[in-house]
Amino acid sequence: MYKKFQQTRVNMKLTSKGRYAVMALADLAQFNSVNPVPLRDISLRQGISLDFLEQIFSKLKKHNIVKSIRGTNGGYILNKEPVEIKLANILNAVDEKVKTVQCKKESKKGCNSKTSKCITHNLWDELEVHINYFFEKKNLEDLISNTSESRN
Amino acid sequence: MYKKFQQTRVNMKLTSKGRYAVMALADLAQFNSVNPVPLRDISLRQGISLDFLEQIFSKLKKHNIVKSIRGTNGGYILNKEPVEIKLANILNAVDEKVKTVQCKKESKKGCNSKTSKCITHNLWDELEVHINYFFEKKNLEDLISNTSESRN
DNA sequence: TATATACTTGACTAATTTAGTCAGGTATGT
DNA sequence: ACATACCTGACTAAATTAGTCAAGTATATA
Repeated sequence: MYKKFQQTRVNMKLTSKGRYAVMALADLAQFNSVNPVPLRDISLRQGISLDFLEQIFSKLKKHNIVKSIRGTNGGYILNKEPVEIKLANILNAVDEKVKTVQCKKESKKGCNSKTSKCITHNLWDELEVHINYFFEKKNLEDLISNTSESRN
Repeated sequence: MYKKFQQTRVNMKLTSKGRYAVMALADLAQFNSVNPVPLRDISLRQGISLDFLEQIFSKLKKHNIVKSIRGTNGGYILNKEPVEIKLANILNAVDEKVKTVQCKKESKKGCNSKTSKCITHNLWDELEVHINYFFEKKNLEDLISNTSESRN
């Protein structure tokens, strides 16, 4: 008899969806002229399934990162300057939240530090801060102007 | 007809196995007296399945992070001083390598930067460095001496 | 106004991974 | 001798990922 999964997974996702979102927006930023860019173009250039792109852009639009123009010769354009679009915004939009789970069952037992259970509590907090700092720091402009390394 | 999964997942794992390994070793470091600590004790204190702990400690032992003492009153002890055991070592031992995949099919097509495909290439590299730096910096001693925040 | 083009929505699913369990061992101290 | 501890590997339910598929709706241009 197998137990059900405990709620133990670490919520630190960075999967294809997030990476594709960043890739696609970087592509969009590069071709961000007066004309809107159709998803089909991005799909071909980046090798990402059109259907998957549509899912992703639907979320990006809801978060006001891009706006869409319908009809023939329509497509997507950035809703802000590349420098204003942080990677944190992008990943957040597609549900790739970087968030570490501290305790095994924090909602049930709380994190009572009288046992040694939560010795790693601070650690995961710090890690979360550390990673989020990276994504807060970077924006789309950083990506397209390929200034390689920079401030750290 | 569904296509097979592309090799697209990001290899940035930090799951229960890694977290448990860190928790267990932090526990071990705290109770690291002359006597070896049996896994059963850690299991009870940290609420981790004994069977799962055995899997984890088997790997930790192979990587010389702990050593085992068999027989009655046996158990595990750290093989080095806590300050010498970096979190990077621990996570590496249990196969939780922090490593981001740069390109979709780097082995097949290579990363030819004439297209805009690899615009995010550097990004994931930098992220990998950024995260690994965190784990290289932290050691077990940092965890048990609860000096909260510190150098960043 | 017809129609092609483009976006929109949501249900669906194979492949993969995670988080363990289970079973049967082997070694060692008292 | 035997209890206690470690050791090994096969196994699997649940969850997630990475999309596919289908059926739309909106809009620009001819």
